[in-house]
Order: sequence, then structure tokens, then C-alpha cells
Amino acid sequence: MSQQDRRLEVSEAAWRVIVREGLDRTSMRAIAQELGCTTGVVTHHFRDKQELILFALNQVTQRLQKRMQAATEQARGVDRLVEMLSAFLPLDTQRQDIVKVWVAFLGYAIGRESLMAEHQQSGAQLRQVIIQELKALQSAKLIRANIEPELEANALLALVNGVSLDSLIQSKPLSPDQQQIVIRRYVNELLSTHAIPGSGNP
Amino acid sequence: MSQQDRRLEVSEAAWRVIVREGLDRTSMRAIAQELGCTTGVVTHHFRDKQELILFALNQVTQRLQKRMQAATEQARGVDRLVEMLSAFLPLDTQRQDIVKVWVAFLGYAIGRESLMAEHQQSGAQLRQVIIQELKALQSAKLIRANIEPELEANALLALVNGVSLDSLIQSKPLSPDQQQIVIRRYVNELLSTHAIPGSGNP
DNA sequence: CTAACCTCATAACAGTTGTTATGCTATAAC
DNA sequence: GTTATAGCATAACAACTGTTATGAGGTTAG
Repeated sequence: MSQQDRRLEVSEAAWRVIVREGLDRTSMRAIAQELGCTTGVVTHHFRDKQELILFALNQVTQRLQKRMQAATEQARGVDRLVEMLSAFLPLDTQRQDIVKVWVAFLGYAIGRESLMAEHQQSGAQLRQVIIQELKALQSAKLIRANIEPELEANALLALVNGVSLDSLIQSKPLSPDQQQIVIRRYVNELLSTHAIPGSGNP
Repeated sequence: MSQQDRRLEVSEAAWRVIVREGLDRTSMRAIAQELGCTTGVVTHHFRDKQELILFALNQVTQRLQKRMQAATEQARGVDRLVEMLSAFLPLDTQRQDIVKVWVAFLGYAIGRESLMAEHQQSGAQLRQVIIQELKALQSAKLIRANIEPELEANALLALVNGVSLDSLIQSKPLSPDQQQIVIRRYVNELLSTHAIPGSGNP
């Protein structure tokens, strides 16, 4: 087993503890115990806890990007945009865990400028991908020309993030079908075949 | 100064520490120091830390509800719905702090069933208010009759939550104007005068 | 005045934290 | 076989945590 794989094992053990017990109770000893080892493993493969936390956080964004990349090659046109956005939705237990870990890290980043910067960086990357996709759809005349991709990219990511949170904080959360309906409803608003209401375009 | 006021003072000191240093670094001693006292004040007015955390969290939801209530009495029709939703947006520094504290608590609630239940409870309350408002707008024939208020309430709250997070995790966050535009764009989709596209209504 | 009480400072407690140093064991190099 | 190194267990460290007990000072009630 390579060193990189061992780091991944530690990181995944950390994930499990975070989801089960919370980030603040995710101590070095708890991670080691989850892995069936002692803290020696953790300290040997990671300089300190901050490096471990950063590694585990990067695993979150890396998996999300991988999922979005996979969705990119699955469909075309507007459907592809919807698929890309759906990659973030907690439609299965795996992605539900990702959301939980992500939220735990986000809350942990409050009051920590450097960690919040990590979130912003990965957020900016995702934003760029969506912007590119929106511009391509505009060129293909599939969505309206009078919308700003930079604004709508934020809006779409906001909606996806919000729907993801919904599964955590709502006692009656949206079903997987409903989650995608909500996304599609907003995307519909961007279609070029779509009637334009009075307000909303200053 | 009444006991209740003193509890509020402690709670507000806790807020400041949370926003500045993060929830996990918000110790009893840090709160006391922020207040200019010792831990004696904190331990005297709160049985233990859990009670303090719960009180501070309830302050978040209470303030949000108060803001929404105030918005309710300010406008009518669809504008009132938009105003109610805008009450949650981080349009000023005060509400930005509320969002930060809220996110910190939400991340803290991961792996803590009881705390997450608190979030779900307040979420359910807000949901009910929005559902009632949507039903009223349906009765007034201001929004379409063929939408499900229960679903759209989740969607609207999801969008609001997502836009709030956007101000934290996006390097180029939406401006206050843009935030409301996004909300209004989705609400427009619900208007009865609005054309209905092919998909999106199963 | 005196006694009760509320408010809070102080100090000590046991437990947990991240970090570090040390040493064991197995594998690989020569 | 000897040596070197990687992988890890173990233990000890100081710092910090929430909690509790004790007592001081000020206010109020009788």
C-alpha cells in the first residue's frame, strides 16, 4: 500500500468520525481508533492536525469535482447543465455524507480566514465551470442571451447548496425527484424559449 | 439589569467570539473575557455550556423570525413574499453575522442529533409560515394554482439559504441587489401571469 | 442591625487535546 | 549478515477544556 493510499485511509476514517460524532469531537485518537490503529499512524503521515483537516477538506471538493466531471460527459445541452448541478445534490447516502462533512468544515471555517479561503477557492473553480457552461449554452442559443452568466452561476450554485442543506435542516426534506425538479424549474427560467416576465431584468 | 438581559449579554458576547474566532474556540473563558468578566458570570446564569449554546442558537432563529415578522407587515401580495424571504439575506453586516453564527452552529450540529433537531424545528416553523403565505397567494390568484406550496416552500427557503452561503464561500459573492434579483427571478416562475414551459410539472 | 440572597471572582479539579520523543519490528539494500 | 529505513506503538508533555466549590461584596427584607 502506497503512502498516498494510507493518507486516504486516514482521511476516510476522519470522515466517518466527523459524520458520526461531529468535527469538534474528531480528535487524533478518535481517528486512529476508527482506523483500528494508534495515533502513531496519523502523526506519521501528517505533519499536524491542520494538514490532516486540509487534506480531508480537499478530498471533499475533489470528489465533488470528479462527480461533476463525470456528469459532463453524460449528456448534452441544457440536460448536461442540470446533470452537472445534480452532481452536488445529496441524492444517495454517499453524497449525503459528503454534504455533512462539507457543512461541518464550513462551520469550522467560521472565524478561520485561511480555511474559509479554501472554501472560496474551490467555490470559485466550480463557479468558473458553470459560467463556461452557461456561455456555451448561450452560444448554442439554448438559453437566453440577456442573462449574465456570472450572476446566474452564483444563483445556480446557491440553489444547489440550498437544496443540499434542505436535506439536513428540514424535517420534511425534498425527495430526490423533488430536488431535481427545483433545479430544473430555475433552469427553465433561463431557456431561450421561455417567456420573459415584466420584472427581473433591470 | 434583569437576569434575562444578563443572559442576552452573555449570549451576544458568545456571538462575537464565534464570529471572530470560531465556535470551537469559543470557550467559557473566552466568552467571559469578551464580556470583560470572569467565568463566574457565565456559570451563574447558565447551568452548563450546552444550555448556553442552545440559548445562543435560539437567539439566531428568534432574530430571524422577528425580521420576517417585521417584513410581513410592510408589503402585500407577491412583494410581501419577497420581503419575507429577503429577511434572511445577509444584506447588511448584522445579518452577515447572523449567517456566520448560523453556519457555525449548523456545522457544529453535524453528528449531534439533538442540536440538529433544533435546526429542523426552527426550519419547520419557517416552512409553515412560507406555506401559509403561498396558499394565501394562491387563493388571491396571484400565483399559479398548479404548484405545491409544500414543495415550493422548501425550494424558496433552499434558495435563500443558498444565497446566504454564497456570500461566505464565493470569492465574488452576489451584491445585495443581485441577491434579491435571484430571489425574485424564482418567485416570478410562480406567478399566475407567467408562461408555463413544457417540463417541470410532473 | 442582622440575616438572607443575588452576583460574581477565584481557584482547584479531572479529563481531553495536539504534539513530541523514544523505541520496537519488519522489510529492503548492500 | 549487517545496516538503514519506513511504519507504527507507546508514553509523556504542557496547554486547555468544562465543571464545581468556596467565599467575598453588595443589596434587599425583616
